[in-house]
Amino acid sequence: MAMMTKKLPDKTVERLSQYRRTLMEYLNTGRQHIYSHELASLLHITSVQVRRDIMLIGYSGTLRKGYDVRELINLIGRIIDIDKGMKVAVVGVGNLGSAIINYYSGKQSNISMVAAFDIDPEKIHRVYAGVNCFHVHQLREIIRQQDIDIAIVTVPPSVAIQIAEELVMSGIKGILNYTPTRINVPTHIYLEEYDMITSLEKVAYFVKKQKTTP
Amino acid sequence: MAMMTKKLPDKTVERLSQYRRTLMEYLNTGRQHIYSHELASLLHITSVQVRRDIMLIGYSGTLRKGYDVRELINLIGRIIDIDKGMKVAVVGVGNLGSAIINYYSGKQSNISMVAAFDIDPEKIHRVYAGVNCFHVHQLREIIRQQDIDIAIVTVPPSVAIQIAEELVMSGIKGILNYTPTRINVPTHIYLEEYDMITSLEKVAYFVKKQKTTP
DNA sequence: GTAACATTGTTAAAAAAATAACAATCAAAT
DNA sequence: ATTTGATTGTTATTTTTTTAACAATGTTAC
Repeated sequence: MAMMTKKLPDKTVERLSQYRRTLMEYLNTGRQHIYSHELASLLHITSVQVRRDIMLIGYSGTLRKGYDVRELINLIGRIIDIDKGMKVAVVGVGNLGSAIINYYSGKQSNISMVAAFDIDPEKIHRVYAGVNCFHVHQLREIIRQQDIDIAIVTVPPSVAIQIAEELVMSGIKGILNYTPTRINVPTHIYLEEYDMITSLEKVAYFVKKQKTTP
Repeated sequence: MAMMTKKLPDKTVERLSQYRRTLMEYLNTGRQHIYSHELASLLHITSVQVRRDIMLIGYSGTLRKGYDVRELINLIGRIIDIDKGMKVAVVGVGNLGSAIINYYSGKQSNISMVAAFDIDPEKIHRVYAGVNCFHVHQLREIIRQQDIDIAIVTVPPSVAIQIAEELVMSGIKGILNYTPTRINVPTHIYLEEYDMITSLEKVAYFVKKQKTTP
C-alpha cells in the first residue's frame, strides 16, 4: 500500500521507459520470460545495468527463468505512469510537430495527445491523427480548460521564447522543447530540451576522433 | 602545430556545439564579448561549467571583458569541426526526415546534407531543401560514391533494422537513429540513438514527482 | 596609488552513473 | 546426492560529471 516514493536516478527513469517498450515488443515473440542479458542486448547496455535498474524498482525475477515480462511491464507502468493519465499538447504543427503527433497517436499509454496548436489558417480546425488543431491564440484558454500537463514545443526557433511565455502563463507543468532556441521557465515547471543539431555534431565529432585515433 | 588530441568529455562536446550556436546568435546583439555567467544563463547551466569546458579546449578569455565571442566560435570550430567537412544523408523522408533536412539546410557548417533516401515513388528524384532524394535501392551505391560519413535514420520502426544493415554494408561511419527501434552495428561505427517517447515519459515522470513531492 | 571588486582559470571535492565483484540460489546433469 | 552452471540481487569500486573553493588578475573607483 505504501507507495515507493524514493526517487529514482534520472537515467534509470529513461531506461525504464525503454525497457517497457522493448518488453511489449518482445511479447510478440511469444516468450513470457526474459533474462537480464537479453533485455540488455536489445538496448545496447550491460546486463548489470538492467538488473540494477530492476532492483531499484523493487522487482524480483525468478532465478532460472529470468523476469516475467508481463509483471515487469506492469510494475514499470505503476512506477512511471501517472494515475489519472497525463495530457499533452503539441505547439507547432510543422513537419516535426506532425511527426510527433503520429508517433504517439499509435501507442496506447497513460499519456494522451489531446491538442495541437499552430497559426496557419490551413491547419486550424483540422484533425491530425485524432488530435484537434487550434489557433495559438487559444493556447492559454484550452490548456486551462482541458487541464493539459505537458507541452511539446516544435515551433520555428524565432518564436520559441514567446510561446514559452504563453505556456508558462497557461499553467503548464512540463515542457519538452525541440527547438534549437533555449527557453526560460520558472523552476516549478519541468523543462527538457533536445537539440538535433547538437546530436549530429556530436556524432560527427566522434566519427572524426575514431578516424584520427584508431 | 601539434593538434590537441586528448579527448574531451562526452558532455563537453555536446555543450561546445551548443555554445557555438548560442554565440553566433549572440553576435546579433552587437556585443563582442561575453562573460561565462552570461553564456551559462543562456543555456541554463552554471558559469563554472562554462569556464571549465572552455578551459578544456585551451582558450583564455580576458579578465574583465570575458570571452571574445568570435575567437571562441572559431576555436570551437577548430575542435569539433571536421577538416574536410562531413557528409550526411537522411534515410526516410517522412515528416521527421523532412523536418531534419530543413533544420540543417539553413545552417552553413562543416556538416553538409548531401542525400536523402525513401521508397515512395512520389518522393524519389524530388529535391528537398536542396537535397536530392533517391530510392533506398541505391543507398549503398550512393553512400560509397559520395563518401557519405553519417546517416540519420528516420524510417518507420519496422524497417529500421533492415536499413541499419544496409548502412553497415555501405561503409557508413556514424549513425544517428531517431526510430524507436534499437539497431545493432559493429563497434567501429559510432551509433547515437534518441527516442522521443522516452523523453516524453521522462518529463511525465518528473512532472508527476513534482506534484507528489513538493 | 591603492583598495575594492568582478571575473577568470584551476584544483579539489562531491555527486551521479556505470561497472565490477561476488554471494546466493536453484535447475539440470551426472 | 553432489556437482556444475547460469542467473539474480546487492554491495563495492571505478569512472564520469558536476559543483565548490579559491588564488590570480586586472579594471575601476576613489
